[in-house]
Amino acid sequence: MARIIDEGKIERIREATIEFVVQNGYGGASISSIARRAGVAEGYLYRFHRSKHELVTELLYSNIARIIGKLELLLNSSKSISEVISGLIEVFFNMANDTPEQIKFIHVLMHDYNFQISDDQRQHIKELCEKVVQLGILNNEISMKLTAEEAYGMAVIYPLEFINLRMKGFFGTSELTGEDQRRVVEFSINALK
Amino acid sequence: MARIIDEGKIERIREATIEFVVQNGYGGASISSIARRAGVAEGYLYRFHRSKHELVTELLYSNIARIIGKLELLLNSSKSISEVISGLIEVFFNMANDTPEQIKFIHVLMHDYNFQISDDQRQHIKELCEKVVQLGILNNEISMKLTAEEAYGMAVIYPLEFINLRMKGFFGTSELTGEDQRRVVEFSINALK
Amino acid sequence: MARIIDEGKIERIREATIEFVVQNGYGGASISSIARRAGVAEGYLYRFHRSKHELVTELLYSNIARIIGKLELLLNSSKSISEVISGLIEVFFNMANDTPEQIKFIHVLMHDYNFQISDDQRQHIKELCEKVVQLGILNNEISMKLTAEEAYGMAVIYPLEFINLRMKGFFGTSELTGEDQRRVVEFSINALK
Amino acid sequence: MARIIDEGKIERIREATIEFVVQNGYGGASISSIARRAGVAEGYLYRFHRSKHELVTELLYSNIARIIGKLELLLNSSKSISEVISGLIEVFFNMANDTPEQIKFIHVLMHDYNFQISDDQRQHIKELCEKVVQLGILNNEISMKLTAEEAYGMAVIYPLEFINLRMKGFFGTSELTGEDQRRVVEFSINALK
DNA sequence: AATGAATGAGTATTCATTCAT
DNA sequence: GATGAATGAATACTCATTCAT
Repeated sequence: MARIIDEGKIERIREATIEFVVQNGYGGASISSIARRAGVAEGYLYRFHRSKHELVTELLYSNIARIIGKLELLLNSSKSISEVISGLIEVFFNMANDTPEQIKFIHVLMHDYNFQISDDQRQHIKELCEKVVQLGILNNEISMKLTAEEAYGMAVIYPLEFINLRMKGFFGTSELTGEDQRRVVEFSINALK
Repeated sequence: MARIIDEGKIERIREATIEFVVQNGYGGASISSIARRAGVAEGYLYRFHRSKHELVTELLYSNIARIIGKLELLLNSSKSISEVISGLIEVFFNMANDTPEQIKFIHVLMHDYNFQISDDQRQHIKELCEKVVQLGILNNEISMKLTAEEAYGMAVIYPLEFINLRMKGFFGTSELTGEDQRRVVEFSINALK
Repeated sequence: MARIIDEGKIERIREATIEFVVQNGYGGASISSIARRAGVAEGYLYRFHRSKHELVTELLYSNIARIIGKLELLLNSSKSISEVISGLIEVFFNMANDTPEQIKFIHVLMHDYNFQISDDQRQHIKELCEKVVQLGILNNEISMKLTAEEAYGMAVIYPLEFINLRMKGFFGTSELTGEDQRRVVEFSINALK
Repeated sequence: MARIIDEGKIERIREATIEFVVQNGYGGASISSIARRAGVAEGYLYRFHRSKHELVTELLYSNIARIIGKLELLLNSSKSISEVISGLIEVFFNMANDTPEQIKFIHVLMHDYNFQISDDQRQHIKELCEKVVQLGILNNEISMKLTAEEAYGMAVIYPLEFINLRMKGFFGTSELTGEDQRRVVEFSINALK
């Protein structure tokens, strides 16, 4: 009967969790602060997840799944590896501008020792990267020696790290422009050629 | 007349700290676990550092300082940006092979919310990156538009992330070969051209 | 819908805190001993106070405030300084007989280096003592040279110290009788004349 | 062979101990701070005393013994209780002016739950107070009802508390004058009459 | 169903004491 | 004798989790 209310609460929990994890890391995101921000009782967080770790893990998986989905779409609709890479980097930059919390969230947890991408997702990512490489080889865009790992490193890790480096303002500014995006794409494609 | 300070203990504390931080992150490296592993009383950790944070910070700074030192040497003795980059990447690969814990340690703390590189070191890194770029421009190796940030991203962040990706065995293997090193150098230089 | 706060627990914490502070001093009243005695989890002590110091401070301030309140009432309703002093000493003796822990508690913390009466309360006490002196001068009960400090020493400190000396059984007995009270009043008033 | 050096060290330990106990209380006077201030190794403190508690206790006893000695002298050479009381209060005021640390030291430990005057000393004090009272009664200076405890309260406790109240600056100033001394004597004697 | 009162295992840190030198 | 390196039990405090209501 209270479906609508519940969904609102769950959504608020999700948002609050991401917000605090991004701001203070996993360790700094306490159940009580999340519950308070979400306007929900602490105990309520345990109705849908057995632990804080599970709550965060689920959020991480669904966020990664969304990106994997986009990469899959991109891959199916692209004629060249350059198209895939520039598309993927566009996805990252759009996320960074539209929902910066999300991309920071993934970045934080990718580097947190309490978390690991699930084996399924890892396998999935691996396969997609292999397909990306095959597309590049078929198209003669890249050398036959390019590995899926290298493609992943340049097309996923490097852009993510660049974006986070920038957002942290390590070199002064923290804005991300279209020109930045263009150059990240250029570097990434140049590197893999 | 009193006992002589047991340098072995101090060294064991250092090693145990790095080991646990690498394995479980800063939060997962408890004083009691470090002391137990080092074969030392808990209180002894406080003889040389005022807090756990200070202990880890000191270890981090000295590790980073060593790398900065090597980059500086490299920069002074190099005739081209390619030389600098391949030299730096060699440093990282050597660390990964000789003292893998060290490079993992830096990587973990670079991404931990409890830590930040000191302002001094950040500034120092920034200046070195600017010099690297100037060298490249003088030599006509790279476009004049290249920024220090981009050089940092490609010559430092990307190699570090690649090495850690590999060491975590994300794509199956976890060995690092000379061929890997050669290709990381190639990608990095290609990207910046 | 959640459990209702158990006021009994809070009261037991208060009592246990006072009991241990009285018996062993502030330093000897450990959180774990207080919690054990109160039949409460250690963490529960932090639900209402941010620290052990704050817990004890609050208890101290409220106890002192109660005494200040009584002195104020006394002052407003008294026609002579003798009336004020005998009233105040009666308050102390009543406390000593009815709730001896309370008066011991104040006495202990008055002399503990971790505690100080708040500036507000000190100022308040000072002002009340000044009024007491003025009343005495107006009534020609005391010499014009009497200071607020002297009044405080004789009407507050001396009785408190006497009561504590007795309760500790320094001279053998530890009971406090009406005759004792009468004599303390007599001494105090005689002294100030 | 090293007697002189030793005596110097022991004296410095005594001084440092008193200094820190007075400044920070017993709990705040750490062995390491005392040793550092005394220019002595920590372990050295255990050569003459089995524990920190014993070290402080011994200092307390010897300080109290000195005062008891003076009271005894006073009692033997005095013809009236007034003489004894004014002499004793003079002792306290002189200590407060000449060696304020000593009188503060006694005051701190008198109120610290870790310490108690030894049974011997307590008994001794009791007997002296009884003699004082007898002297007063013989001389017709005081009522026959005066107890040793009351004499102690007025001639020892009250002056000590007054002096400490003043030295803490509770009422503003923290100087002690001859006039103060005269008035304390006056109050004390008036009270007991 | 939802709350938040209550728990307690776990944490970093302190410091009197010991003992090898 | 004298040192101070090394110990470890004890402390205040935190926070994910449980469960009575």
